[in-house]
Amino acid sequence: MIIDRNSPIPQYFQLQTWLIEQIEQGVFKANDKIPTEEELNKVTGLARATIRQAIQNLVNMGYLDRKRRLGTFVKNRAIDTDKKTIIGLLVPDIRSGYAPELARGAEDEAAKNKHSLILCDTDDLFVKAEFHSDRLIENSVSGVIFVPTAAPDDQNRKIIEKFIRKNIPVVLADRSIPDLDIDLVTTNNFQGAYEITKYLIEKGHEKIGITLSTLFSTERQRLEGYKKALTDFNIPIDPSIIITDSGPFIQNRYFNYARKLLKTKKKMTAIFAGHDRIALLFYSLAQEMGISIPDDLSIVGYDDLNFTIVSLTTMHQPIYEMGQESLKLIMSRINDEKRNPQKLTLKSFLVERNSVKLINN
Amino acid sequence: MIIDRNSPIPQYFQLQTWLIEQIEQGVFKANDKIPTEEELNKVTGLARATIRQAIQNLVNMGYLDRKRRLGTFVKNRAIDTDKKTIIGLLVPDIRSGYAPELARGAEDEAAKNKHSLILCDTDDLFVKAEFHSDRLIENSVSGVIFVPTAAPDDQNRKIIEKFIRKNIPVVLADRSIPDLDIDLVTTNNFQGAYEITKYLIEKGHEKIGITLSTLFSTERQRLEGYKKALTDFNIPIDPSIIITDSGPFIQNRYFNYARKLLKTKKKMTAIFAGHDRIALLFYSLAQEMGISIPDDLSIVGYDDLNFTIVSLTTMHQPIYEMGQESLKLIMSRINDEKRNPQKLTLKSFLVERNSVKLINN
DNA sequence: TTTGTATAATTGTATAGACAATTAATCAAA
DNA sequence: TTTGATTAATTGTCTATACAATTATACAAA
Repeated sequence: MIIDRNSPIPQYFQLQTWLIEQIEQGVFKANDKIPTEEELNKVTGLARATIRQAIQNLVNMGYLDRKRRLGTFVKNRAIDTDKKTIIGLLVPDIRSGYAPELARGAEDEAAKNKHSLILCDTDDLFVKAEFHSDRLIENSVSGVIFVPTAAPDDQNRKIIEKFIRKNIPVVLADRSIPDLDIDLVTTNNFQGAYEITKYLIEKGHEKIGITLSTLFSTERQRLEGYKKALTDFNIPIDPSIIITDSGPFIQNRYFNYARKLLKTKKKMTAIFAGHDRIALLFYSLAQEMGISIPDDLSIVGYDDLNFTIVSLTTMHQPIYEMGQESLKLIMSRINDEKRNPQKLTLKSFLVERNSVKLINN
Repeated sequence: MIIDRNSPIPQYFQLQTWLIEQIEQGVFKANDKIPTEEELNKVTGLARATIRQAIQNLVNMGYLDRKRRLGTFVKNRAIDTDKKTIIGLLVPDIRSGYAPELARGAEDEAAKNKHSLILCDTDDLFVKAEFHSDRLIENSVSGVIFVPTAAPDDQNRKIIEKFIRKNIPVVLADRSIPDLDIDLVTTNNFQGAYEITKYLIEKGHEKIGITLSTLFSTERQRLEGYKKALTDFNIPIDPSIIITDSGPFIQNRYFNYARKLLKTKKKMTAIFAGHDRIALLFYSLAQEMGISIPDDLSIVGYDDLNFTIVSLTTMHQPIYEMGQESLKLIMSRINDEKRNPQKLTLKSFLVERNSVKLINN
């Protein structure tokens, strides 16, 4: 029997639970007609009012649809599947670096499937990321695209765990976190840096200065790529022309590093700027100091931000695609919780413009 | 009497409506106990089941809370007020121009009150704006910050009306639409352009070229400000050095305009670029053509986008503040539907850098 | 063919009454 | 003072019943 009249569980509730089970097990399928109140009365022995109470609740919950004269029907949950989804996007700062491009890629991809994106700026700070995470959870987003903050790995893990506990899947974009088995979209920064360094070497450069931050996994990998290329070509690594910072990108700070590097310029023929915004600082400074690029000094960047004003040879990062792929991943994860985490590495490529001089030595 | 037994309107529904009225009119205030089912039975003459039906609906709708043994209470809607709100943000393209700054201003202000922002890129196209509007409505956002698209006013009105019909308030940011009585945050483009033109004139410039788009109200106003300044200083307006476009900003197109203007350079000592991104093109072109800024040619822009690479004298637009104020306005509108629409005009100011030369004539 | 009418199935609204469960408050007992 | 039992108020669950409203279908009339 469906109803246990001795149970302390209200009978309307028992009926309700039973009906949900039938629906979820596919006994009553979408658009099927369920038994009429009259019939249910016969089957269960419950009064019609009790049966109605159960059914009314299921209508409120979106399981059923009543139609006068016709009966009560199982709602097509496909409508729900098609339902728009909201995805959280946590970037350091929508105003700077690649964040706009990433956001746009994700937004376009989201729009294709009528999903929406909630924008959150973390300023690379743990506290802000945590604050936004709580809000995203409150708003019950279906998934999150997360560019890890500059905070220690443990703190980023804490953020991610918070989402996972609430069953909200997370995709990491751009930066990785060690020993974390979740979806990830990045580029191969090591290889990119290797290639662009190799490019400089093949143009005849040997004294190649570099400046970047060791705070981010991406930039650390670039430094490694740079070193590997030098080693492979039997060029000694000169620590005096490697300037690293351990904090986030702060313009004035990097201006000083750039200045420091250029002051020792006699030794260098080329600069590898950790990313394009750093490269831009070198341009400004070069202008100020009367150094001509590329005639007096060659320079390469990393990212390929869309600067019209300088003709910078740089490593193009497929940031827009990274946004797209992140969104695709998060959607596929939402639709299939159990598939194995994917690590997607997008291809970067060198964009040769006019900031590197061929030298003979 | 509360209940009209001859009305075709169900009696439970009449009771329900009456109760909502009492609550909204403040007869029953937050946390007040409403009459017990017994008492309501005496007052209305309705059966307890009918009364319960009405009350159950109000509980579902979040108006009431039942407590066994204690009674039924009006829910504290303050909890609802404190509730996080989602606001839609419709910008042309999050990657370009002032959109990132605007978004960030709005986002920061939203975060202060635990609200969230859904990001939508319209590409200045009506169809995209409409598409996103529908999605925002589906997601039942509480309000919308809308940078009108480049489409004709009528089409933008259509978008806005769509929201208004759904009772979703809209704030216009940056660009205005004639004859529309809704909240608006802009800057005074006419005055800004007047001031920066005046600045050029006071630096001794008389032949001042200008190029911009007449598609946007903002830029049209800048053109007017430019003309007014010239007129006030008795400088004839020379149509041959005014190049306007009727479409959105397309880099190559403006490159051509810039080239065209510079080819007639002998006549000009200064350029007023309709906005900073146009100014940047002039820089590129000047470099290419061996023209030195400001020595050979002075240039001013408009917006004050954060370019590190050029030292452009420009009109600073408080874009970040515009984002903040837009969000404040939309929140105040959500909380008080009936207040009069506010038109907020933020102050722009001239940022003197190093792109204008003082000339004597 | 179109339009109107009747019929029957089904949900919608409503009543009257009964007993169950919960719990604030009170009072009693330890 | 703490703990336990009692009471009474109120909502929670449930039954049995009646009539209203809606509407797909079939059939009749124009």
